[in-house]
Amino acid sequence: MATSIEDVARRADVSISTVSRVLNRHNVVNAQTRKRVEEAIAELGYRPNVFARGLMLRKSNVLGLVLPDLHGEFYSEIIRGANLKARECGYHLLISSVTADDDGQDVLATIGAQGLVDGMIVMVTEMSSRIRTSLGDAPVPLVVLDGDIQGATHDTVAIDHRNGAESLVRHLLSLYPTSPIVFLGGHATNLDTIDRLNAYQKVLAEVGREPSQKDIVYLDYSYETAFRYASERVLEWSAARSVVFAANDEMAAAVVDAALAATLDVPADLPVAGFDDTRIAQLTRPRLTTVRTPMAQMGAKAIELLCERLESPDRPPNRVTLPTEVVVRESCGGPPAPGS
Amino acid sequence: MATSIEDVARRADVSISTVSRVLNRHNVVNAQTRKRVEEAIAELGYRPNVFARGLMLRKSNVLGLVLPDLHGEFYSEIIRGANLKARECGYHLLISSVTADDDGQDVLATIGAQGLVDGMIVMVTEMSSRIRTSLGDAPVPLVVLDGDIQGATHDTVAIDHRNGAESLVRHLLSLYPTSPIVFLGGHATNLDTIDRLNAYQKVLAEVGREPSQKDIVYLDYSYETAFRYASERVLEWSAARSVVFAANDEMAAAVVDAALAATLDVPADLPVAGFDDTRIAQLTRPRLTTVRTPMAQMGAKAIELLCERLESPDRPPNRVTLPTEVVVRESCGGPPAPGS
DNA sequence: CTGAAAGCGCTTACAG
DNA sequence: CTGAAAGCGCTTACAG
Repeated sequence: MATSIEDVARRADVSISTVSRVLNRHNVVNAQTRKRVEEAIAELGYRPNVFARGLMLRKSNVLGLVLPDLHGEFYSEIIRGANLKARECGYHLLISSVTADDDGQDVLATIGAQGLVDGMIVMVTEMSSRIRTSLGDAPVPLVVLDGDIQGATHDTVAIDHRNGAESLVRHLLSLYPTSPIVFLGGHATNLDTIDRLNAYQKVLAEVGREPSQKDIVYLDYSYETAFRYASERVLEWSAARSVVFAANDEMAAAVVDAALAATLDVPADLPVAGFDDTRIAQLTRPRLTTVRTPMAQMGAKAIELLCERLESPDRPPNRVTLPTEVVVRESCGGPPAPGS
Repeated sequence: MATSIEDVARRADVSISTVSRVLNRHNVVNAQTRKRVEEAIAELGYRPNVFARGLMLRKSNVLGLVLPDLHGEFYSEIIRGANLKARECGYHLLISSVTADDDGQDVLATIGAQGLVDGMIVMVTEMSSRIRTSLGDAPVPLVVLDGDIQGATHDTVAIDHRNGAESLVRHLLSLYPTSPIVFLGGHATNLDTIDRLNAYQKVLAEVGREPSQKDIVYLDYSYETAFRYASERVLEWSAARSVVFAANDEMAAAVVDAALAATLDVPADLPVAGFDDTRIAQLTRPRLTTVRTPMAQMGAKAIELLCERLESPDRPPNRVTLPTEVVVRESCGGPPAPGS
């Protein structure tokens, strides 16, 4: 049995009330008394029991982070940013992933660590109604990542994919004004894919073009699938003078590799752009022109919002959108941006 | 105020003792009574208060995972493996990183989530005595990752770097029996670097060779540093018919890029091998010959050991070593292994 | 099989 | 400024 507040009280020859006061709102206690108590605490190596405290205070100093998956740099950056900020704010981070098959159910179950977490961050990447409803009655303050759910009453941190995608497509159009642009997405229900596709269609519409249906392809964000798909199309794409806009860097890297395997030159025979500016983007040859998405910053910002809400529960919902930036490298041709 | 056990008791017209029994060791309760209680629980959406429970049971069902850093795929794979297994075992995962500057201090502070976690997994990558002492008096069961601390009394999961490194060096020697082998490590105090270097020296010694001191280089595991360093040496290395053995894939990729930038051919002019078989290894051109280290499995195994210890606190310390495997690709020449 | 009661380790009015 | 006491929501002997 670890030392309790009672041990400290006995040793400092005070009541447990006084010990508790020293532990919390210091100012009320006589300086002498406080000193005795603090010494006793130090000598005994006393640490207040988290559970007893939580029972009274209804506060655990633990924040939950629920991600759709823990795979890939994308998510690990979020975790990293969130972790740093959480520590800065005096919180611990409880992490959980929602696997594809249990989706909404599981967000609930994780929230079911209820009482354990003071607040939660949930990343939503699919348009599942189950998730959305389960978010509705969260028992703790919630920050939703990246899924800009309409009419939601909670705080939100999103990344401005739309603007990033628009800028990228404009960049492609400026370099290849008449080329067909092939859009390689993730699943059709994926929110990021939807955003990026909308941006792509909007920009094309602005210049009076309508993408042909066969130039919009839904894959699954993975290198393998994209490589397999691209391997069968690169020659055709190249012959049509197409440009490929992949919705993430993994798929863009796959297209580059498929092109090289077909002895095509990138970007001369087939320009390729990615999205996210992950580590991969700088390791392919040629390096990827892509869009930088501030993942770590998103994790940090979410924690920040959550902590602020915990302090002022009644303030109006906050919606933060983090800016993106086109990073021009070599995979699309064109002049490199300064400092990229 | 959420519904409490009292609300349930009232609604089911029993005492809170009975409700508690239904919640825990089911079998003692009359079937009829239990049914009433279960209905009341369902109708009220009752969930036991984690803190009250923890206070009595001294159990939170939360496991802590402390990593040296949250950067890179290396660590995210551990998290991923740990998370999956933790959920499988009915635990939640609390994650924390130890930043370089607060090292041992902070492991303690994290353990200071004391009482909050039922057990901890700590990854040790540096030979810091502060960390080691702080591990000594951990207040909860501990599993140490990868730092094979001598005489330790806790469970350990290590990856067999030594064997992997030996196999890799043997492979290099079989292809280039007389070539100098340049070893590019992380910091000199990094445990993995030490292991890999020892293996390298041992294998060379076996064939009666002693590496020249200038062929042993300590860097910092980063692409940037390795690229800068390698850029100044690749020509020299190539002229000496050297082979580069980098202690991780990032650095190997940097050497490959530095060589290509110097218009050298890899592997013809400069064979390069990496370590870890991260995503990067398959994205460089040529792809990296490297050593596969089962990171996700390490995370999972650690959780498994921790859960087992939680169930039987007195069993003898367990030390698991996970096997590695040389993956032959193109960056070193030689025949590719089947299926790689 | 079930209930009344003690107790886990704290915090916080309430008196003094 | 300090202490005695109630209470947070549970679990678990102890009786019955």
